[in-house]
Amino acid sequence: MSFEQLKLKNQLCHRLYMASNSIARAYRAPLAALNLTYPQYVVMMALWEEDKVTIADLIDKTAIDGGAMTQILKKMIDKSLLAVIKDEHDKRKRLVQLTQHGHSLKLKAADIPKNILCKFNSIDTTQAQQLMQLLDLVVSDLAD
Amino acid sequence: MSFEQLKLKNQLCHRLYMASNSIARAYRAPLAALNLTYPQYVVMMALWEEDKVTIADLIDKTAIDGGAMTQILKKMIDKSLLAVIKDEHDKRKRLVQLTQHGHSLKLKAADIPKNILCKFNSIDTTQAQQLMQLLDLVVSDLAD
DNA sequence: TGCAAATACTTTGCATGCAAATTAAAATAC
DNA sequence: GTATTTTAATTTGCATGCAAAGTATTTGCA
Repeated sequence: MSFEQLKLKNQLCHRLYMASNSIARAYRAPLAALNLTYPQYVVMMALWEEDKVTIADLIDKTAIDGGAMTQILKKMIDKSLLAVIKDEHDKRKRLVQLTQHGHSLKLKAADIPKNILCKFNSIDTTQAQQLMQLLDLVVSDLAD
Repeated sequence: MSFEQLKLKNQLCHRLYMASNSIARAYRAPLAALNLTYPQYVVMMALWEEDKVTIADLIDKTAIDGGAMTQILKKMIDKSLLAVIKDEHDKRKRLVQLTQHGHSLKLKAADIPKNILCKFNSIDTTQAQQLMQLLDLVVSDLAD
């Protein structure tokens, strides 16, 4: 029995694992310059798009685990990137709001995507779009 | 300024992050039935293909971090899946070898890939191949 | 109205991913 | 031939990802 289906070269999951780790690693240096980790950067991107949202909203947009989110937000508060305030209408909820410092970081982050993209010498814009569409299908097919 | 390049919907990295987490999550239940975590499963697949390889070789094939690999192998030794033996020719090296139990698990794992693939209702075989090729380009472009 | 079920978060414990420092052994250089 | 460098692994410290348990609040329903 050859068990072709168990060979690493045939595993979509292993390629996703490697690609995801590779790209997170590529972001490490540029993000370190902003004193941000990758998940913290994702939270920042979400807040730069829409500020003062609930934690649940942030979890939806970023797909970061709830338990991890609590810890990540704590560290971001310590770095004065954002504040978490109570929602007066629903005391279960908490709202996340960028500080001045958090807002100002957007300008410094503006060049990061371009600097990452220029590493992709084998992939053109069309292929990148195609890849993103396929990944969206993967995510939606695996959604609960 | 709209900063389109910083919006989450335009981030390849975020899609990879979500897709990788989604698929790892999908493997969790079937692998738990074998008492394996996802990285441990990757190590097993590598060893089922070629047994008695050095740890460095295993790191190359799986793309698992070296520091993590030491810990992962320890846990797999505890579960009697494999043994780590010394290389008499080069005492820096250590060889990883499956136990009987480790070998026998291959049969039980044989159905896992199929059970995951059947969740992909939106992706046909051609698209899956295309996706894997694109991911390979991402990985190779980002390789040091 | 009163209480069970659903929500929104937090906490805890375990398993990585990763960088950096450390240890041991082999390969090279001079 | 010995010192320097390189290679192979391990160790350590930090930051998640995730499941499961715990804590408030709010909803919904009898």
